[in-house]
Amino acid sequence: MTPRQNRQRDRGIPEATVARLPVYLRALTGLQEREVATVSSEELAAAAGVNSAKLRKDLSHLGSYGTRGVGYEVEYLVYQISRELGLTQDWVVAIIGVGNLGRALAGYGGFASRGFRVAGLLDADEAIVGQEISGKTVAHIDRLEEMIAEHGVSIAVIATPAGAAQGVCDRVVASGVTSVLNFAPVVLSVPEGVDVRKVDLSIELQILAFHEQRKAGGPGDYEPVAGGGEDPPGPAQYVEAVEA
Amino acid sequence: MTPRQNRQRDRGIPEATVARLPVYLRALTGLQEREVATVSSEELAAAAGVNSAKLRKDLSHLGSYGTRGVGYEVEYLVYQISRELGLTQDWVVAIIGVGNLGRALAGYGGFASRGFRVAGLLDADEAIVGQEISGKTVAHIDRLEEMIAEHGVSIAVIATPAGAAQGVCDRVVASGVTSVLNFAPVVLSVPEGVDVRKVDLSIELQILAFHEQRKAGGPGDYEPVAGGGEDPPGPAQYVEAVEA
DNA sequence: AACTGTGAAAACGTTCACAGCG
DNA sequence: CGCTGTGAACGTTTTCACAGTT
Repeated sequence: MTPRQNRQRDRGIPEATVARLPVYLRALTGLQEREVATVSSEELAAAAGVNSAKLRKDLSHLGSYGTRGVGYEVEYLVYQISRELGLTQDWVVAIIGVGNLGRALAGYGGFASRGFRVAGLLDADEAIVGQEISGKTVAHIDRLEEMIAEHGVSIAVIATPAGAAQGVCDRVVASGVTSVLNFAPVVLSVPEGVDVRKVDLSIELQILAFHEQRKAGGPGDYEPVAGGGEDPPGPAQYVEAVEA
Repeated sequence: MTPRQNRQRDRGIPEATVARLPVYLRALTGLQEREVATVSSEELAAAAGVNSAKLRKDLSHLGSYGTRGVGYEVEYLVYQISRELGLTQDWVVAIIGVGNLGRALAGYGGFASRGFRVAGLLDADEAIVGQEISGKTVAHIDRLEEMIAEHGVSIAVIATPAGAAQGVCDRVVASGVTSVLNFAPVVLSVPEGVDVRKVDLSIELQILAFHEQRKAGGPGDYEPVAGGGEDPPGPAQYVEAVEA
């Protein structure tokens, strides 16, 4: 019973901040393409959909990379965030389960564009094995361990049906993978030291439904949320309005 | 922002709790299928990947639906959570963008199984319009407003390329939709009163990469998660540990 | 006796407001 | 001056620990 003695080292970046760094990075690369050289916290925050105080606090966890009176140098900040996120090295990914979703993932440009390299696609269905998807030939799931070892896979993306997910997870973990991105609608059990992140469609929809239900009375009729009008139209991340 | 004018009603369930209710619901329906009649907070928490104190606190926001000394009646709790989430009514969904991802979404069983009905699929690409996907014919994006009005769409799922997302979003919002699930890798701007939730693959991968990087090579700066190993191996939601 | 429901405490996250620097 | 970086205030979420109920 001693979790209270958790004295976190200063090197530790808050989890909430880590989750936003990729958003900042995307906003920054957008600026980079438009050849913007420097950006203020206010501008970058607007592009990322957060407020500027939060942005500055987040960046302050990485170090002092801004210039007072001026702002942040885009190029430099891109590099610093990339380095912090571990994107200056390549990560090898395996996608397991090549149904509709796995196919979508295989073709997703965002993978390759940052340092994520898809080493292979695997499926249990004989009808799918051997097909070529986005330039990769689908291998049989039996070759999972072999592929992980051979290509040095460090991130497994599980896009199998729910029933198969835990078994696949156990196998990738046994092969030494310690990072799993799970699309199957199940709670995966993993040993300590393994990170699991979950993406769950139906959960997102249910959360929306909850808020939708709370809005003005019936369908087709909604309140233009008058009143204070204090908020600027900016932050889009999660705008919530409560009915009158 | 206007923090001072934010007098929250007691009816308000904390956002963190709302986000977990769907997970509990899924665990409960699993129990229901196995014909379990009652469940303790400890058992249900394990199935949902959280600890029991959190589960009890969460459920306490909905009301007193348990029985001391016994636990929760599965059927009853399923109903109460469903009602709270607004799943006792049907929600009409439109999927905009029928690429690989849109196709995956269209075929996703989790939609129909809860009360989400896909009213239509829309795309701008003439080559895709007219195709039949999961029993629905893809309509042209021009008919977006018509479809929203006709079918009473209340949730829009945006699965378009990044460049098209904001435009589509503006159109659905103009048509009265106040809930948007966004898969495009952009920050959407919406007026107050509109809820946007974002699902972003590449962000999830980058977060994993961050933690992965900290495992192997870190500058020897970690705490060996001391303590008497109080934590059961249970909670899988986001297990993080740094180890040798 | 077993288990829920909940105040109180601790941890975590956000926002404010301004000192300090370019 | 303008803007960053940050201590301090505030708000939210988690955890603890036990009173209360069946």
